[in-house]
Amino acid sequence: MKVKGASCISCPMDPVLKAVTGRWTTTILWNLSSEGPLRFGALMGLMPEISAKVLTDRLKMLERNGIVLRTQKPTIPPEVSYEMTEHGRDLHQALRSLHEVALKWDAEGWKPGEGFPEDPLPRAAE
Amino acid sequence: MKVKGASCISCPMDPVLKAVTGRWTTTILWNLSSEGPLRFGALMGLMPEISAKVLTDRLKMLERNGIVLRTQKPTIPPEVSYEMTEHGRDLHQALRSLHEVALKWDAEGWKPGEGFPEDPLPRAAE
DNA sequence: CTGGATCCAAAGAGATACTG
DNA sequence: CAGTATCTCTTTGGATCCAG
Repeated sequence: MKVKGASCISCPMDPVLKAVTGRWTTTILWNLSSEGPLRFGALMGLMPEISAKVLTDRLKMLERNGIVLRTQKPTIPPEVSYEMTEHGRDLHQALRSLHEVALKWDAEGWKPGEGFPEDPLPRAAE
Repeated sequence: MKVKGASCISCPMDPVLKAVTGRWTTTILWNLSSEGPLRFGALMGLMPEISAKVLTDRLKMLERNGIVLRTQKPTIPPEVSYEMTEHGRDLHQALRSLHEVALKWDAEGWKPGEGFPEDPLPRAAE
């Protein structure tokens, strides 16, 4: 299926991709998008392998980009939660699609670096 | 909108995200997905800022993952073209959605690092 | 509890030169 | 034309310690 003249030369895909893809970024967005507002610690719990520093960095970038909203209650101890902004919710459909593909590929036995078992390697078949 | 129990703790999102997101990877997929089979040089032309090494690396990884198919004609000079595999085409909808978001945000004046002009910074407004 | 600051190791990206 | 090989430089990510 063709999308007339939709190639990325001078199209706005690249800056947006830099903002929403990348290690952990998409996972954070998926969690916020599917689970609703989450506290810092809750996000940590959902992603056991992320470090606090990286999570902080990603959330700051996403906030600067107007994609997530940070809300802090000035209590002690502090309570900070994050949620998608109005604009950030534009990503919901894309994230859903990505999630569906992930589920499908997982069910088909896809593994990173080895592809799909039923179709081992196109070039190895010749 | 909630997606019951769809958080990423022990869901297959992460490996798939590592395979299809990342610098240049998504852009390559979008080009192949929207333009059809493309030769190595044509991909270079669509992404003026990528280097041959990085493009080669990404294409190899995508091929190993069963997402793109590499076809080489044993002529001189060689002619190699790349296209989405059957499985790779699963990503089409997600890429379309991402492209639409990119177009929308661009039209709204979104800029990386500054967010949306109409909504400068949620915290700066207080 | 939610980070900020710092240091360090590892991965990634670019430039250049070379090949079938 | 379509890469490979090598080198360097930058960027990232993880660990640790500290603080409001």
